[in-house]
Amino acid sequence: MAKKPKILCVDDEQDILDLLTFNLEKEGYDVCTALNGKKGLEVAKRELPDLIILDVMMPEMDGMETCREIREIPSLQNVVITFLTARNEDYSQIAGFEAGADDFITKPIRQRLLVSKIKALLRRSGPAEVKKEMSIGGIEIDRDKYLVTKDGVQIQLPKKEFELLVLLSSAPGRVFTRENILNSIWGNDVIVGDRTIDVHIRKLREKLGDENFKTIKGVGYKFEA
Amino acid sequence: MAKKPKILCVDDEQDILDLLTFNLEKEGYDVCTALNGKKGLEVAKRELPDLIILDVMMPEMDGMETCREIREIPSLQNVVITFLTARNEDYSQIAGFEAGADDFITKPIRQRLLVSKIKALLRRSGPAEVKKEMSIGGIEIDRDKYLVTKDGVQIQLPKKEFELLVLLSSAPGRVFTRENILNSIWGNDVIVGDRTIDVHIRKLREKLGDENFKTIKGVGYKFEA
DNA sequence: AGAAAACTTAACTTTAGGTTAACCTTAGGC
DNA sequence: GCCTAAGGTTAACCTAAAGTTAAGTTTTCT
Repeated sequence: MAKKPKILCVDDEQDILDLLTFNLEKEGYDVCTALNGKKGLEVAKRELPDLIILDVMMPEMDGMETCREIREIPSLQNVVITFLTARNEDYSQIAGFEAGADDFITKPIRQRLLVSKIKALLRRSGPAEVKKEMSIGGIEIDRDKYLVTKDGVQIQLPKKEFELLVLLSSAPGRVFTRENILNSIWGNDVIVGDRTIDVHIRKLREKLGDENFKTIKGVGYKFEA
Repeated sequence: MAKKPKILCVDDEQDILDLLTFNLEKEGYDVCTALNGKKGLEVAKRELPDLIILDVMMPEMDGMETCREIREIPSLQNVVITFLTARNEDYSQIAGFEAGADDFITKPIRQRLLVSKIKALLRRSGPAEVKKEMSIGGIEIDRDKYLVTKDGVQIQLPKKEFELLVLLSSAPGRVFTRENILNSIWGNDVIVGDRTIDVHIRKLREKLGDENFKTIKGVGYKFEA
C-alpha cells in the first residue's frame, strides 16, 4: 500500500481538532495535531506532513503568521496549507493567499466537503511526495530508520548531523544558505553562532567524505554526489 | 543573508515618505524615495527596485500615469507596484489594477499591516520573478545550485561573478550602466572603485567566452548570446 | 547520580574571493 | 594620425567567511 498521507491540524480548540482527526483518520489519513501556532511549527518540522490545516484565529501566533513561517522552511516548501476561517471573514482570504495559503475551509465545517476538499488538494499536489529512503552517490539515507549507509557500512549519526544531511540531500546540488539551514533545523527564533553549522558540516565531511559537501563562500553549502 | 530587497516610495508629502522609510528600513529593507512621479521614474530606472509604493494623488504626473510608464520599461517589467490611496477612493482600485498595480495600501497607514503586506508581496513575487534556471546561447544558469554550465561543462563561479552574470543575463541585450550594476549588486551605500567591475567582467569573459559580454564605451555592459 | 554522547562556543588559523593600484590598450573625437 | 579618456589587465594585498580544535555545556542514558 502507498504510504498514508500525513495531515497536521492546528487549532486552539480541542473540539475542532477532535472533529478533524475523527473525519480524516476515518478516511485513512495519518493525522497529527497542535494546539497553537508555535507548536504547529514544531510538529510540522518534525513530522513533515503533506498537508496542514491552520486555524486563522489563534491566540499568540495566528494562522497567517504560522503559515508565513512554514513557507520559510525549505523542507516544507511544497506542503499544502489550507486555512480554517469563519464563513464571513472574507477579508482574511486575500491576506491568506498572500501569506501562502493554498485553499480555505470555512467554519462551520461540513464534514463531507472537508474530506473531498482534502482529497482534491492532496491529489493535486500528489506526486511531489518525498521518498523516505534515498540513495545518492554511495550514500543511502533512510529517514524512517534514522540510518545512514556509506559504501555498505552503516553509520549512526547524531540528530543534528542527521537533520543537516537530510536537509542538504533533499535537494542535491541546491545551495542552502546558513539562514535556510538555521531556519529549518534550529527554527526561526533560536540563535546559535555561525560556527555551529561549520562544526556539524565538518563532522559530516569527516564521516561521509569531504567531496560530497561543497562550500559556496558567502552563500552556503550544498550536497553533491 | 540574501541581498536586501529594495523598495522605492513615491509620494509628494515628505511626512509620508519619512513614515514609510522608517518602517521599512526597520524591517531591513533598502529604501529609496522620490517626491513626484517624474523623479520616481528616474529613480526606478536607476535603482531597479524590487517593489514600488506609489501615491495615487500627486500633482503633475499622478500614480496611475507613473505606474503605466513604469510598466513600459523592460527592466522593470517584474517590479511589484502597490498604490497608496485614501480608504474610500475605491473607484481608483479598478483603474489601478488596470494600470498595472499589484496591490493597494490605504491611508491612514497601519504600520503593522503595511509591513506584513510588503513582506507578503515580496515573497509572492520572489520565486515567480524569473525562472530559477535559464539558458542562453550555450550558457545555463541555475540560481538554486549557484551553478553555471557552459557547453555542458559545469563552472563554479564565485558569488560576485555569479551575481553579475545573473544580473546581465536577466535582460540579454540590454545595457546595464556601471551605476545599475553597483546599485543592484553592491547596494546603494557601498562604494567600490570603478576598476572592480572591470575585473569581474574580465573573469566572466575568461570563463564564459569573451563574445558574450559586450562593452558599450561610456555607457556600460551587456550580455549577448 | 554519574557517565557518555551530543551540542555549542570560543579562540585561533586558513583561505577564497574581492578590491585595489599601477600600468597598458584601445576607441573615437579632433 | 595623435591625444585623451574609458576600459583592460595583472598581480599584490586585504578581509570577511569558513575551517579547525578543544574546551565547556547540556542532554540523554543507564
